[in-house]
Amino acid sequence: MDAATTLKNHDLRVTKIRLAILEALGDGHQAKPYGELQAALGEFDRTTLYRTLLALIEKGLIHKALEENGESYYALCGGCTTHAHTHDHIHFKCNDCGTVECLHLSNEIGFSLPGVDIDSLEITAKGTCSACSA
Amino acid sequence: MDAATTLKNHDLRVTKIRLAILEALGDGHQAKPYGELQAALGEFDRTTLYRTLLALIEKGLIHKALEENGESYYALCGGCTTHAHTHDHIHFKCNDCGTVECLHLSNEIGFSLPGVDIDSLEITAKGTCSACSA
DNA sequence: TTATTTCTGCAACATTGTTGCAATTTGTTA
DNA sequence: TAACAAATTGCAACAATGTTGCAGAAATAA
Repeated sequence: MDAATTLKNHDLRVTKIRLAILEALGDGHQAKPYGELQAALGEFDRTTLYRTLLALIEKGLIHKALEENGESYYALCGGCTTHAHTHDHIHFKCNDCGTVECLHLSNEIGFSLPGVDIDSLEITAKGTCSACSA
Repeated sequence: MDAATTLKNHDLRVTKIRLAILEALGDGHQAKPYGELQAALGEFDRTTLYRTLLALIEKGLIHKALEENGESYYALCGGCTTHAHTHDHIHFKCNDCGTVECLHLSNEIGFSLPGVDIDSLEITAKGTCSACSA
């Protein structure tokens, strides 16, 4: 399915910047920092970039993977639908190359906290990726 | 052990703002957002607040618990030493009252990712705290 | 008390993120 | 295809977080 069809399926008009963002986010299991997106999409206004990211998040096409040093990282969604993001997955950041990967957990992480009701879970692991440790 | 002694033990001079920050962070199992700290410490310069937070982090007295909406949350450290923060603990944020609690995990969370070397782990759970669900 | 080192406050700046509004573009209907 | 309504874009202005350099003030050590 191409990007234009994906946009239409999510109730979004097909515009240049939306196609460009989806292309910039690539195959979807890497999260990109805002700064990198802005650099890659320099032809567009910064405001439009922010608003477009919000629109794509709202419609369930992308999600904010993590925030670090005041910068947000964005990634394509796997199976999120509008108003029902399911993000009980892990984000792994390599301290060497800086790559942030979105990984799905094969086995459920089971734990509970006494007295509290957990809605969502975000796990950020940091270390060295396979490419950098080789 | 009082705050002044704690500072000395961590190789830090005893100054007004440092005592005030330690007091503002209270008993240590709640993380406070930067904005709240700034409001509570309004008598001090913003720059000094930032630099003091950095100094306290570097010496292992406090840690940055999480970042959300471009704002950092800070909390006292339990058993961190200079250059060796151990933060494999959970942060729980209540969506109702906004409180962020630092909780220690009783049981180790065991999981591994193929090919990668994990150094640190941050877990942020969101939901409803016991006070708000009552 | 003095001297040295560290810390504080000020000014200036960079970056992320937001809001209002006018102009443009998209998708739809005739 | 032309025109219309609705959504999107770009611009300007703004707010907040966070950083850096430097001079003056405060904290420790002698």
